[in-house]
Amino acid sequence: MATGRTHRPATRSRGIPEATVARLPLYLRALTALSERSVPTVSSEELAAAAGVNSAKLRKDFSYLGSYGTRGVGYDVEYLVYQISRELGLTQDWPVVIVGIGNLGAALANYGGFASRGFRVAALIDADPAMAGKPVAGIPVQHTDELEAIIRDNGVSIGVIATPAGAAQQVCDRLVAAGVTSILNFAPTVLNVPEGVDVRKVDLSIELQILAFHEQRKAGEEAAAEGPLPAAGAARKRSADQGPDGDVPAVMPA
Amino acid sequence: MATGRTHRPATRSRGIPEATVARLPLYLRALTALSERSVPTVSSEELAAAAGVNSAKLRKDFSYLGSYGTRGVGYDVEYLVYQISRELGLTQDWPVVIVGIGNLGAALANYGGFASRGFRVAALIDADPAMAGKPVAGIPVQHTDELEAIIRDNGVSIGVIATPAGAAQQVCDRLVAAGVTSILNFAPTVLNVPEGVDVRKVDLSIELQILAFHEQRKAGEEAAAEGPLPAAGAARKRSADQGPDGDVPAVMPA
DNA sequence: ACTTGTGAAGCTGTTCACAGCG
DNA sequence: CGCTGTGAACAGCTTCACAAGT
Repeated sequence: MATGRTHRPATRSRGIPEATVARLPLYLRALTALSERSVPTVSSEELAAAAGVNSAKLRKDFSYLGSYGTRGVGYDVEYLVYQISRELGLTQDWPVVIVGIGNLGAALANYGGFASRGFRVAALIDADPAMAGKPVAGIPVQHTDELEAIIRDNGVSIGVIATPAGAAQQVCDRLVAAGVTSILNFAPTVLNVPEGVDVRKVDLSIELQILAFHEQRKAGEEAAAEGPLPAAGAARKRSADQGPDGDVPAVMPA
Repeated sequence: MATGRTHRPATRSRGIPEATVARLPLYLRALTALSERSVPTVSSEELAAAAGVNSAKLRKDFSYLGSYGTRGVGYDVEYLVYQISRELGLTQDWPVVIVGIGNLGAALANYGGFASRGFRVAALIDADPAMAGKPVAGIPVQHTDELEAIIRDNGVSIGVIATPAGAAQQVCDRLVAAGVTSILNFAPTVLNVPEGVDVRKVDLSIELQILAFHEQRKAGEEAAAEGPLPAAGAARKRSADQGPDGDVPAVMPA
């Protein structure tokens, strides 16, 4: 669905569904683990279990990429790793800047998952002059004044915002003005960006609130005695709750 | 972002769609901001803009909660704040434990968004004996040995895992065995949990990979073919052609 | 006149079940 | 045989557009 271009008319483009794109990294991780164990091939059933999805979904997802499997056998691990990496754009180098080097920013800078997948932390930026020059994860922090120059000099197109909420929009505007077209936002605020810029958000408190909602329901079902809410009735026994699952889109509009 | 629950007909929690539940925290945040500015009422159009969604969706979402608006007028801010808070279960106190006090764990412990929404950090737990007793965000870190006792003594039902991937499943098992039924997982691994336990995951590298996918798509505008990529090499593209909007991912028109 | 609340339509994503092929 | 790949049915979510209220 992300193939833009079409606005209202049916998007009959050759695009990969957004839900599928969101799962590719999951498959890739599972495949990488298999690769490290030198497993040559894997069936949709096995791989699906490792990724925490069901096999029909996985096969459908892969069918959007092409016919990379062998009937009666399964998928070639190495080949799939390459195909998915290519599809995700991980065969190239993505310089990334992290703005806001507090606890979270530092955690991100130290996070190994970035470097291992083609993402290179090109610079750490913070508004606090006292931070300037101080190394975090082996990279010296630079002052916000340098932001535009850093973006341009390194050809950065992906920015990570880990600042307090109050500074996020301003930082976002500067990143976009300097040429960044994809932003990962950790600040608990809605960012306004021009069309053509992608924003994904990660909001810690929202995740907890969603858990609280479900937690509250569990409590209510058990002790259905003192419920102020009318409802529930005989709650059907719920099925499993296993691995992770697809997700709700997080790309926001301008 | 991510969702726990899986392989299930996506039971609509007490009639409220999961997608709606995921947006309630967003509305709540926008409403809280309005409340602090003493704004008495707000229209679906205004609130939707503040939350970054469209108004039809917002009205539909609220319709699942009940008829809390007034036609021709809008919604009463305070009343809505209360209703949504209640629906999300935020009118009660949720003791939370954070396991794994590295950079990320520390960032979470310091994150203000927790305390302000009914979440109380009951304890910080780490496997490193050297960390024991050391205060982080004003709370002394306790050793993993104490995990079970802490969970039981504090009636904790929500746990946050911020350990390395290798330790996550083990920590998860112990949390669940001790009574935790909701888990927010930051470790890049798929957790297996018994039925009835909710898991939501936040995976930093997955978010970046999704952005990379869209970023790559932006770059190859016309060349839609599956051209062979020059494998290695310091591929650096991104020539800021900020002009003709080729239009990209975009999810919805403003 | 203004804005909510909601059937209905349209779209996206998931699951089923089996044809197709090694 | 076993396993992939996929049309078709199904389910859930979003958007539309207007009736219903104030």
